Amino acid sequence: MSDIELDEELIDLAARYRDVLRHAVYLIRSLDANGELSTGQVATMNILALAPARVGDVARHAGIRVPSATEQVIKLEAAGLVERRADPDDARAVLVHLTDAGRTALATANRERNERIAGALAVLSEDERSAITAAIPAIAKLTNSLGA
Amino acid sequence: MSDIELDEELIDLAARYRDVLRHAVYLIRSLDANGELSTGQVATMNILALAPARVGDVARHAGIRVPSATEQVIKLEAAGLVERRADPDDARAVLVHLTDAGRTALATANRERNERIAGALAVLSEDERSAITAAIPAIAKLTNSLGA
DNA sequence: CCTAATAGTTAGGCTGCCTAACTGTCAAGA
DNA sequence: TCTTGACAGTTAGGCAGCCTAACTATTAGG
Repeated sequence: MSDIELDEELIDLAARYRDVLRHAVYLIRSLDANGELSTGQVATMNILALAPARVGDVARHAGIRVPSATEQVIKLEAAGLVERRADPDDARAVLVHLTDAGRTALATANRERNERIAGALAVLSEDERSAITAAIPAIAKLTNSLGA
Repeated sequence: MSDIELDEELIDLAARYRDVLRHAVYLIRSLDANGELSTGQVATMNILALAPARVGDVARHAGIRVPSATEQVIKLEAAGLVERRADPDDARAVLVHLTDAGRTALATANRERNERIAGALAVLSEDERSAITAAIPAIAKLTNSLGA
């Protein structure tokens, strides 16, 4: 198999994969349409669920710029879902903490979204579910490699 | 295996799948960051590449509302990438056509995006690529079932 | 100390999505 | 024929989320 053939195969797979991704974006959007928290808000809170984080860390993990993260944090704070506290080690920094209300809201949001996807997974055949399970690590790796 | 166990497994898979999707959204965004056309613009033009379509069809295929599709079409028209023509069969309707410039721009955009993904696919192992290939139909089915 | 780097906020702007209200056209029945 | 409801699309207004540029406050190195 020549290099050119290999490239064509890869590009064909890329095109099909891209098509799937495009639909996945709609899907994510539809998952969010029902709930009260947006994708970004859930993503931000999922970061904070592990540990309090600086605004800059939130931005980096979420793949957005610092001012955008500030904006998200301000909205979440207004909703009582997070708190901004001083960082004892650095007076410039702000440590964003999840509140109890935030933890509860996050758990609900995660559960709702997961259940909705689980419901759709239940409709698939066992083989189809296995195919998805088997592909998840590769997809994650692919996504990371593209993001770099 | 009880129903409850089954549900827990599904929800676990759902959570992992959702995590992958979330990253995929960043990926799509990063694919768009380089090019001159946005995701929505490429999606719209890909529809029109098959055949001229009404604004309502564009909206339906793109998963957005009609006014949003009008907006997209107006911008594409201003950029010289599409044309709006009267529908000979229905004076209410507008048929959106891709221009030659649009076709060229679309081909370039598609090629760039596909090559970028192909480059990342090339880094994966053969097994990983096979896993992704095998999962694509299932993922598409899952996405459709969630979108419905 | 001064100065450059760093953390975050504020200001202003853009895109893309939405709903509501409107114009113009079609089609079906009194 | 004429009216009336359905339909295609546009316009108007608003909101979320992202961006860059410019600013304040703090830290740390020379």
